[in-house]
Amino acid sequence: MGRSADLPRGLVERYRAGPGGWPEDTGCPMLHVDMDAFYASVEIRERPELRDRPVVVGGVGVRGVVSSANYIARRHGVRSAMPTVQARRLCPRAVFLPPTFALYQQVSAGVLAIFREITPLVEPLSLDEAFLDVSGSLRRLRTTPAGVGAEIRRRVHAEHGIVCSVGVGPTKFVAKLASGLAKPDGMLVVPKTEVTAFLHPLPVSALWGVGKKTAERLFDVGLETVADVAAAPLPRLRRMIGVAMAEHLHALAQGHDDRPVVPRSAEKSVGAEETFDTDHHDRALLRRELLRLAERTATTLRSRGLRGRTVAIKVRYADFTTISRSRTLPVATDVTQEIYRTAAQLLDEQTPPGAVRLIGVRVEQLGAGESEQLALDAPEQGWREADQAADKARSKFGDLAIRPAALLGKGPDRAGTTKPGPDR
DNA sequence: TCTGGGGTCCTTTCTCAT
DNA sequence: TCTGATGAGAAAGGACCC
Repeated sequence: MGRSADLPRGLVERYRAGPGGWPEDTGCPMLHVDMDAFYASVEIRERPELRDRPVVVGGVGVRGVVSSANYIARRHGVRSAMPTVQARRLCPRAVFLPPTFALYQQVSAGVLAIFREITPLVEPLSLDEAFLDVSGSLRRLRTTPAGVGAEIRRRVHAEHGIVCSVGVGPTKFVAKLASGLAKPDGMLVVPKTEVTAFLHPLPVSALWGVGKKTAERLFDVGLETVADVAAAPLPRLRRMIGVAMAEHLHALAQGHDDRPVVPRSAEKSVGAEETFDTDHHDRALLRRELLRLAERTATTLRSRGLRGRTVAIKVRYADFTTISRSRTLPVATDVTQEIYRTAAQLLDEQTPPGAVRLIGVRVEQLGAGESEQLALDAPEQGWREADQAADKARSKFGDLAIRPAALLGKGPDRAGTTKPGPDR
């Protein structure tokens, strides 16, 4: 969805919650809670001496990008998803740190535990944000949705030493927009009766699903605000941006969004990818990298009890053109060797030569592992047993305890971060 | 300026079966 | 037997999200 920085901030002050209270919140059961500059805030919490300095968390390699920047760094123009080299130019004084995901996961789990004391209807979107539906908890807690939001903000700060922003509204979309506009360290409450008044002045980029390309397309035909999209005839929108997108945006623009908070949804795919510090032509090296990525992917699948039928690879060339190739297997798998073999075949048979900057492996069409009936003499059975033994050794002695022989020794240099950046 | 990594969803195109 | 319509599923690519 659109970045909150695109939105007119003056417009929102009437919805801001302050010490004196907040707007009418009856019929506003949806809360969106978003940690402010999450990775950077956690790092500063661990090292208080950084508190008054610009702090940037992200890939520190030559092709790394920024995952998170504190507000001091942002004043210099540093933004999430910006190349780290550019951030260094804008703010040479900043402290640049590689991400420590285990720590963020730990803090995130603690914050989610607070949410779940309030309601079972918690839908995490990433490590640093979640939707809550508090409609069923208000009577027990003897409060209103905004009261819950204020209490969450107080507890997250008191118990975890970081600040968050909260949006309260009648729908998920409105709550999400509101939390973005509340930042940093604030809360916005959009009354049910004021949804269209709140939405309509916003630029089209505020709509969930409108990125750069779609915003340009809408702009080209004179649709600049949410009000313009709401007023546009649906058939015209369908022709412009496709049926599904048109109906989705038209509904959101009119304030309609009946999506419920879903505590856990099944994963659709699992994968791993890596960008090299320098581009590589060498096919043997690329195959070794595929093995490493297949191993990572298969380990994740097994740890979650999943298998998948489709193996896909992604290859990005030096000029940034990206191709994907996939193959569907007769039987779902979680076996490293089988995923690797399929991926290597796709690389050898279906990708043109050239300088490669990124390579990735993904497994799709996932299902629970147990349901698969395997013949005991199937050739992959031996590999599966080997994988399971390796998983056991890794859980006991660490990730590097067991590795395929082909991966021993030095791999290619790698670029950026390895997990999503939370600050967008 | 020079573009990470892990995902989801949608559209278009192609193939195959009926 | 050939042809066209139709639909399902796979494959590929693109846009978007955090």
